[in-house]
Amino acid sequence: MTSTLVWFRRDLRLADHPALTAAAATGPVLGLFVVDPGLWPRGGRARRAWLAASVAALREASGGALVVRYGDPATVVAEVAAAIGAGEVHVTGETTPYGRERDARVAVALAERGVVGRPAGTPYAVDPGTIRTQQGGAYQVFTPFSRAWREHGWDAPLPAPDVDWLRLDPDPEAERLLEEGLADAPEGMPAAGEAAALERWGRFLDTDLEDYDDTRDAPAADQTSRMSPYLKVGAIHPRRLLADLADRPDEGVGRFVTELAWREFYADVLWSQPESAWRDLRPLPIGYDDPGDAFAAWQEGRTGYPLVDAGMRQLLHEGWMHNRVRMVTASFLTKDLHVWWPIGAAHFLDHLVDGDLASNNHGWQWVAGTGTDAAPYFRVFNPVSQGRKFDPDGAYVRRWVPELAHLPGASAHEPWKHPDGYAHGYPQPVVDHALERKVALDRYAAR
DNA sequence: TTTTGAGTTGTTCGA
DNA sequence: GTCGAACAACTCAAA
Repeated sequence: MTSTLVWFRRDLRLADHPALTAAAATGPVLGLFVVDPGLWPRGGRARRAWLAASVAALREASGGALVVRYGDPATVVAEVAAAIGAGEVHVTGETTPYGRERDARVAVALAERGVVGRPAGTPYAVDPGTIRTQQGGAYQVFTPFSRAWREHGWDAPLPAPDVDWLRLDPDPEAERLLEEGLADAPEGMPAAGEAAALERWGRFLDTDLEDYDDTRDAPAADQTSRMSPYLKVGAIHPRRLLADLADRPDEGVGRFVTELAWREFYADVLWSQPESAWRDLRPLPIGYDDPGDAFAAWQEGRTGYPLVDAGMRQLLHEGWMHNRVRMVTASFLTKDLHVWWPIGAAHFLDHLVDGDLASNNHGWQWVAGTGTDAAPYFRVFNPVSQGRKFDPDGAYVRRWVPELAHLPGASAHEPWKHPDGYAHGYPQPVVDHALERKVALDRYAAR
């Protein structure tokens, strides 16, 4: 029996894993995760802790067999393949610009040793590059894409294969980095791994799916699925979610499928236009300001706008932010502080446990008005009215901004209207929203 | 080739 | 308080 290698990346699970299933059918399997020095040190501790915990969970699920190595993947994968005499390396196909470039480098290194790379599937229900217009091009608009995507359909999930795992001695440097990452886990970080993902998903189906359409926008209630961190590392695949949704009667099903469609759409856009990760899809000939003190205030959650600060503090604390608040904070950076969106997108990616290049950066482009949709230039979020509308009790603000915890109800969104609003050191607004909104509109209109 | 209908998530102002 | 209009013009995708 020949040995094969499965190199895990954004697919940290055992069930519903086409590459692992294919590898297991050929003989003994060595499971490998590579701690890439180009990626690992980036960003905040929540992000790294989540990755470390997700890798650790996969290792536990494999009975301790998963091998973790530190180093350049092109070197490490080829070396490990040689060490076990593997003729094939099975992977889930990667679709991001860095992933594609890295995989091309690894393929060259493998080919030099006569090893064949075997990709199977992607982290998406429909592989990016599949859904095309009648003219054969990539969709640029969400709604027609989502129609075609639903029409195309997707495969059913696969069961977990029986795997005859191979083992290798641990790599001390990789182990040290994993442990360091785990030690940094923020308080209240959810349980990582495939089993935890399925458990959380089951709870969402039972309790929050029915009213999802109504409740998903309330940051205080937090009745979203929280699947994004699991999807990011591939602890669960959208195939599983879509299969489970297919036979549910709940009202929220359509909306949830649409949210998954957004993830697939943005992955498709990124696949078709890799440069769109960090460049305007539709550049606006307007000026941007250099990030200064106000930018630091935004990062640290002390802009003086309660909803913005609550969101930015939640991001730093738990590596996650409610979607509604992501839009408000992004709007504040781009429209109130006039900072170019990639600067904010990079900060988000550094800290989010679910930081997905396509969804994150294209979401930022949507807010900034440079993205795929026909962006009305006047789309400027008002952080106060958004707060009153989606956090009417002020509970979300009080949870994350202790300086405002003494303010009752919606008054937490307007400390300037309360006699004791600044009694506990909450900062004054760094800018005047009404004024900066006009500045932004003028810049857009002047183009 | 030309035409046509449509395009995630907002805010403000005035009636 | 509520409601509709205005805030521009453009690109996309299919007919």
